[in-house]
Amino acid sequence: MKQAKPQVRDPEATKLRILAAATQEFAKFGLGGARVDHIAARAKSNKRMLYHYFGNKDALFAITVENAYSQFREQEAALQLDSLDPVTAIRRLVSFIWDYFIKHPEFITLVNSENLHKAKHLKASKRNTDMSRKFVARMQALLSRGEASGVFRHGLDPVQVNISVAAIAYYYLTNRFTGSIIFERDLMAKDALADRLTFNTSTVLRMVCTAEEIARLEKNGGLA
Amino acid sequence: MKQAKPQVRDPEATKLRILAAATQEFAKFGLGGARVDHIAARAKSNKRMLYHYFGNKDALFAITVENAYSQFREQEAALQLDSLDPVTAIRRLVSFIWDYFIKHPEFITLVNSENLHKAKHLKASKRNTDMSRKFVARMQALLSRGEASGVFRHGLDPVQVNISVAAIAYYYLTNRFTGSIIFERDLMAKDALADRLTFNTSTVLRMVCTAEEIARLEKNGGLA
DNA sequence: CCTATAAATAACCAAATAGTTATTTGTTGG
DNA sequence: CCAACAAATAACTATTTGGTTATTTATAGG
Repeated sequence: MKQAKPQVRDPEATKLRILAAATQEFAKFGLGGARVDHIAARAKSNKRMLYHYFGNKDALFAITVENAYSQFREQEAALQLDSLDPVTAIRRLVSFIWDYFIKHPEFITLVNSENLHKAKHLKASKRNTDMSRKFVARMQALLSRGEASGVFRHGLDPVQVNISVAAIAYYYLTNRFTGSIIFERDLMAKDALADRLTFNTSTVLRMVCTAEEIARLEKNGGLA
Repeated sequence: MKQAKPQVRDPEATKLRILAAATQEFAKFGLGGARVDHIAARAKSNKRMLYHYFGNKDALFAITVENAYSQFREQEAALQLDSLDPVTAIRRLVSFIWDYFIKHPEFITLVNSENLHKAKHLKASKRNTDMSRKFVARMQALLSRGEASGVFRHGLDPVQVNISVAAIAYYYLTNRFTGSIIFERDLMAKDALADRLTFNTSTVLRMVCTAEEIARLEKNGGLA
């Protein structure tokens, strides 16, 4: 990180500033609502540099999205769930995803925007394919371990579980504004967030565990 | 429905055509990406009429979103879940939401767009408040009935359940494009959709039922 | 039948927008 | 030390955008 003295010329730093600014702008307004001028200004750079380093608005968006996924997968992989017993690993994963989405609201908005555009930017990403396969493999391994030790149901589809684990956190947070109005309750209040994490952990454990394991967990307060 | 003969002048019909066109355009491109000219053209009307009837782009978006919620709640209320036994009612609700989201992809995109704008349009809607309260009350009643008959857990929060039921359907569908790439599987294939509905039904029943009821349902194939 | 009203159309406008051109200025290898 | 190169800036442009003005035309009440 040679960021200490503000060099007059630093292409790497400029690129990173533009990418960071793009992430914020695209997250706030979506691809359609984002303004190239705003991004250049926010990066304390200018449009010419943006076009020089990234080509055009769409290409910049593509890199922004790829980058967001990459950081998320990287942190998830770092959890090393394979060193934990299956039930603890599930708790840890649900908790991590919850915290990550809260800490990185831009991730959610970028994914929404990318889907509005039918994922045409992500489709072109080679990096993404590699990351995704490892990601699915990790869940597959976790479910197999749980099944082998008799606590998880057999025949669980890792894709369905992955989608569901993300869904119950993602939906709550991406729709926190309409949700807070519809349910007349501040969904982002500290207590509300804690309650939701508890509920989500319970939901996922009930989803993957055998009936006997659920009964056992209920008895010793493991599903409160 | 006086839609039979195409009257030369018909303000109601024009308004409806503009609203329908706005729904499509906003759903496809979001509020930021939507173009007022496109909406006017798609409605086979013109911008002057659009501004005359709806004020401006934001006001038109507000009505579009309110309208989308209204239609969804209306259909859900028509299910009359209170006439079904609790477990059947849950199955019916999960299935309805799934089908509705598939049939009305514009609903999902509009909600996403409204949340990108922090729900400022919905906030102003009085109609929405009434609908929402009834909506929460219906779930509350269903959970109470299930608890009373001993099949549902006690102390379930209807808001958490409502959010979760929507989440597992909504997330899968809104992120179907990135999802199909990440999981290298066509999430919208007929079989995939059927599998997901089965999985979601199982997830919600496991979420709301007591451990004993889950064991019972598993035994007689009620959770396949 | 005719006139006040409102529905409809098209041409228009100022501001904003993605992308470029022209120019200056710092950096680095020979 | 200096030329070639690349980083940075600002001014510019063609087009698009949300919103308006001016005008025409159908319709309903007296």
